[in-house]
Amino acid sequence: MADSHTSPVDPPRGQRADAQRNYERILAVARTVVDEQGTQASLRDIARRAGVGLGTLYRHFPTRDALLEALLRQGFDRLAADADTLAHRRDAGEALTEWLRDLTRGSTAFRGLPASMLATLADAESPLHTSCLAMREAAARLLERAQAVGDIRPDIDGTDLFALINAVGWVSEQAPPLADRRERLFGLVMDALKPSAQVRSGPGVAPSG
Amino acid sequence: MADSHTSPVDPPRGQRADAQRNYERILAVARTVVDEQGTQASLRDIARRAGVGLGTLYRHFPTRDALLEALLRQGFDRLAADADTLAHRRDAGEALTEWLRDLTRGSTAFRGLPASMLATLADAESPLHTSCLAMREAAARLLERAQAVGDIRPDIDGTDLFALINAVGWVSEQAPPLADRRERLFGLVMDALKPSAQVRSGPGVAPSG
DNA sequence: ACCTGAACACCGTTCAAGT
DNA sequence: ACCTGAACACCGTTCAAGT
Repeated sequence: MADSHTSPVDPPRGQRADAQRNYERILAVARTVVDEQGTQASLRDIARRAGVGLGTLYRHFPTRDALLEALLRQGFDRLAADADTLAHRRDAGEALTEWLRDLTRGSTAFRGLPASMLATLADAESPLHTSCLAMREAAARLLERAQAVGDIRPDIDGTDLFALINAVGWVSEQAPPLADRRERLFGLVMDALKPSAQVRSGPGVAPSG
Repeated sequence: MADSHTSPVDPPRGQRADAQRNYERILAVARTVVDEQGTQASLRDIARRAGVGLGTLYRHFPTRDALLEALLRQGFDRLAADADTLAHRRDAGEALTEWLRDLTRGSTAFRGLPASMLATLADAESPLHTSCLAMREAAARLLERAQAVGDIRPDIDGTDLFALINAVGWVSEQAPPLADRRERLFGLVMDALKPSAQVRSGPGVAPSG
């Protein structure tokens, strides 16, 4: 696992010095501005505060998602690694819960991020698509073990988990009173995943009789 | 209940004829445009297509939410009335489920609507605030009966339901593959409300031992 | 009393001109 | 190879000038 990382954000090597400096300045400023304004932050504002021309920002990050991906890569890598670690835990259900809690934290790092993440399901060209696919697959791996042990109902997949976690994150950012309920709603959703919750028929279609 | 309704949208009476006509034209066009573009539709576009000046739109609907409220009033009234009817059903749990299903339909009438509705929790000045408060209260009334009968776990309130329903609606509008899961996710959330799902401690805070 | 649209202050995105 | 910022096509919101 000791690969050749030199920087936390992996700015493309072999660039001109000014290009590399701009790349890093933009990324640093973007972290601040996105933290303030959310994923829909003004790109103009980022370029302005980074002291670069607007075209320079677009050259380094052709789309908003490309910029977001650079901001989030570290967190995604960490989450993927944690999933591998947790996959060896004795208690599969607990491992899944813990990882999903981490995913919630990750997906609420910035306001608007749950929306940006779910949008990747419909846009395979987004630079975030691959990372989010990895999250769904990591979720699926932990899920499978928990289901095998009978901790989680079987009619659920990784995309369900990804959607539900982002839904909880989204709700909690819509209004302060809802932010206070984030943990509770997370717990509610986790309860819904247990086999004990699975009444009626399987996938939610209630029998009429 | 036979009040003096003359129009489905209640345009303020006693207006000048041109004002009343503009009000109605704007509302009709807005329904189309919001249907196409969602709640974040261009107000400029609405005014343009309605053939009125931009200032005229603002005069009749000072805020975006004022326009949305006018578009949604009928549906809200209907939902409130349905809640009253369902409150007399024998099966309290079934009554709640049925009403929440209707609420889901209502809150997904337009793309972006779940977000607009939850935002009213933080903005008491929004014209949508009162209507959404009414929805939470209607949910609370049906909920109370279902809880009294033991159909629903007791650690839930009307705001939880309102948040969860809008969360499901929001998720389903984020990407086509998620739209296909709307019913399933709705069922999942409903399952989470049942007492059988309530394990661990009450409000989601897992005991450490 | 109401309507109109220009004016202002913002966007995202592209691209010709520079170094 | 990279940077810059003007240019274009949009926004939401306000408000002076009209009828």
